[in-house]
Amino acid sequence: MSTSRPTRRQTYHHADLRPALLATARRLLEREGPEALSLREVARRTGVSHNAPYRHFADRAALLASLAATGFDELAARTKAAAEGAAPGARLGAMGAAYVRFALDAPNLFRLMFGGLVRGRDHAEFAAAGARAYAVLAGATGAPEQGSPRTIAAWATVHGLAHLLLDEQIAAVRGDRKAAERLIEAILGGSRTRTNAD
Amino acid sequence: MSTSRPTRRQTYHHADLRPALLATARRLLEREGPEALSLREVARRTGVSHNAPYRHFADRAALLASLAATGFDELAARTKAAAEGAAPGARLGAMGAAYVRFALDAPNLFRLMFGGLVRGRDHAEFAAAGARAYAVLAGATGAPEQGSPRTIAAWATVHGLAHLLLDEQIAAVRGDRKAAERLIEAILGGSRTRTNAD
DNA sequence: TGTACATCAGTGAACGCGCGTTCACTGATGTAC
DNA sequence: TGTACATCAGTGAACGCGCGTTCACTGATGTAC
Repeated sequence: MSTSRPTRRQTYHHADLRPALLATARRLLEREGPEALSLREVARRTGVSHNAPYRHFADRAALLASLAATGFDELAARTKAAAEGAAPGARLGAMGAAYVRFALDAPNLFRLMFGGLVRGRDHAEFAAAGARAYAVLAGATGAPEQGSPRTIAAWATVHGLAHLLLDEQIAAVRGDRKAAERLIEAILGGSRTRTNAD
Repeated sequence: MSTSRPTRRQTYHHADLRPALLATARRLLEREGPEALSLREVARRTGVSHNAPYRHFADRAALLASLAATGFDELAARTKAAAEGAAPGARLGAMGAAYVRFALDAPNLFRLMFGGLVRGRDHAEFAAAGARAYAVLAGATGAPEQGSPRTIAAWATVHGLAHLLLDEQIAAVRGDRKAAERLIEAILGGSRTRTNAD
């Protein structure tokens, strides 16, 4: 940590390799898709030898799990910030919109988080991050018993809207972020959030 | 087509190879996941040489696209049947439930259909089947302009519930099909289907 | 009915590729004395 | 402050593997005459 450290040292030790690998992996995932996300390619693009990642991740699955975990942390942070910035009555709608926007901003990461490719039972870090994100959502619904149909219906609408949008299933919105925003507003953005259980 | 044709002929020509390959691919996809779905493995399990599939599919992506297309056709058939078997007021709810049940019965196929892995613009068969399935859904909502927020909100709730269930995101239901059915009933199964736009 | 031939759905060998992973190593860093 | 040494994050070569795809082929089928 010398103060004269240059921005890009050609040192032997990278010193921040783990987060650097995760950042590369995320970029690669979004730009080229999940099929392109190999350990070797991540190492290559981070400018490091192809098995340096093994110092930080047990194997490829572990890197995917960590990446998905960072996604849950970001999702939790975004929904939390949205809730705190909204009037009490608009809280749930604001969180839902933040949730959908996260999916639009990081579609492939969103799919990695929810696509069943990473298994919670194999990766504690992933499971814990997912639980934290869920806690933020559940905490805002006012339905403390986590599995209430009311909570789930609200979540389903938001989650489904996210998937439909990022899979480009909605013809009227396809490829048009502004139209997507208008739709989010129309469905989630009222003065209160209406769910099927209302 | 001789009447004495044995159940499993050891002929040189398979004669029904295309559907046989699709059936194998579907089984493989559901049992082992999308990563296991290679052309070679499909050929192997169909009992045919590893490049026989090239007579019926241009490449691996074409097989995936065809497989996803059959999924849309099945989804359309199921939702249509559900609508026809329901009282007029319960039509939309019945269709939604059929949609979610399809996802639960074929989770990996569902993900293949909606996961963005197959690109409609590259595969006309896939795009056409998807459009047919969408037409069944849109036709039942009574909202002829396809992109109405009302239609989309209903679709989002159903689609999101499907995803949450098959990704095992709902703790109270995890791995319990009966509990899943109860939840589907609670959210979609009333005497009428309520949407956010109601 | 029989023969010649075109068609085409299969076969099997071979290719090049990128992958995950293992191995023995080496250079940088931090610490005990 | 200097030296010896342990630690450990990197390196680079090598492995075996399964994949998609191409190629020249061959045997079954259907059809024209």
